[in-house]
Amino acid sequence: MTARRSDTTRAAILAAARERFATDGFERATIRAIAADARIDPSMVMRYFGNKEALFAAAADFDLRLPDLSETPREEVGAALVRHFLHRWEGDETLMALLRTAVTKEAAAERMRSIFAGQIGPIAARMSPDPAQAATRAGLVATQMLGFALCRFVLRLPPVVELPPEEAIAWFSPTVQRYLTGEVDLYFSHDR
Amino acid sequence: MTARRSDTTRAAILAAARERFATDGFERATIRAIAADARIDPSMVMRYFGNKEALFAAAADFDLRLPDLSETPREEVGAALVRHFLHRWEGDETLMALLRTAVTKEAAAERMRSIFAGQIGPIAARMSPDPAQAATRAGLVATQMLGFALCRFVLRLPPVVELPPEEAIAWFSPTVQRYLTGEVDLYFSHDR
DNA sequence: CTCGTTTGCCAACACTTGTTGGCAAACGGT
DNA sequence: ACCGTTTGCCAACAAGTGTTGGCAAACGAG
Repeated sequence: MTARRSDTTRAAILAAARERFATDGFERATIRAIAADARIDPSMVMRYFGNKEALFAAAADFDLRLPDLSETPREEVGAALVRHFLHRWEGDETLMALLRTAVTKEAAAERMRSIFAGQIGPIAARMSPDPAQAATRAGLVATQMLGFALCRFVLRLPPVVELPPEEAIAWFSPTVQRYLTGEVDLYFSHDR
Repeated sequence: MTARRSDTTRAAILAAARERFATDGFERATIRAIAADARIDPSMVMRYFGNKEALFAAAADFDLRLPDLSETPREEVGAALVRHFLHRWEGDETLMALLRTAVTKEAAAERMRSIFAGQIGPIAARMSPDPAQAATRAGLVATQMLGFALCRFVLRLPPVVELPPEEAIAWFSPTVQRYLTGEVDLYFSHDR
């Protein structure tokens, strides 16, 4: 299969789409704007990807690329996870496109769900003292990691934006570690 | 100031707007749909509120209504905060409208920032061992609370949706408590 | 070179959006 | 009963959207 000339264009469209979707969200990112960024005619986007939804699906193809943590000591998995998320977030705007879109488009939300269930789930399954709690623990981890991404990259809450990476890791690691391996203390749920 | 007949209409529009903004987000919620829900002509929405942005501003007028925690024992503030957020979230769709919109509209994001800085900030200021860390601690609390809301109400991650309130309180209270009063352990940030 | 295929642009469609102006009906103080 | 004000609807606009079809130029195997 020889490299066609169109592959360059296809890649340019995908790059422009990712950027627009990431900063503007699905509805505000227009095909025309994406095409302009890619220095191409809007109609080309249609011929290459069919329609806007399919374009988004192609642009938001995402993998958390979680490292293999089976060799990591139990008590350090939380820190390793937080550290990985932090680095993964910074460079790739694909996840931001997905997050911004998942808020209003059900299809994107579904993909987000499957990503987190499929990738954090197995880790939680291996870490959890009780296998029945694995899904819950994966969900708890997701709340903290996605909450951080939301506040830092989307809402841009100043104190969260300015948080140095090492400090973020220091704060969030114990949280994630507890969500994965800790016991729930129902003492806190008493209404007092 | 006697009650005008238009007050009813105004309220109906606001209620419909809140619902649409909450479920669809700013761009997908159309004036026409909101007007239809309120059983009114679209042009009336304009006369009452000027334009769509002003309508959103009126509909998303929000207050966290945090309780006075000055009498609450230090070690129970985290649980009290989590419990309050949980209850506040369920009943009012205004915050969801704000969250869904803040993801794509800068003005809404700014309001979100001021709400959290203005409301959690003072609590963090009173709780933090070091006053200089107050803003950071408030931000950390925001990541966990907003992350929970995002996963439960917007993305609808199944394990987070199914989490019973008491259990959610039990899991998140220690986290929030630590963000407010705990010490950061830089041990976790070492790259190992 | 030849000619089918690929790659691209232009123009236009059908539709939805926020928004506006005019006009009819209901209201309400005098 | 009168008449200015309020409340409402209808029709339309201008702008922007995703999307389509046709046609020209570049390509590339024979």
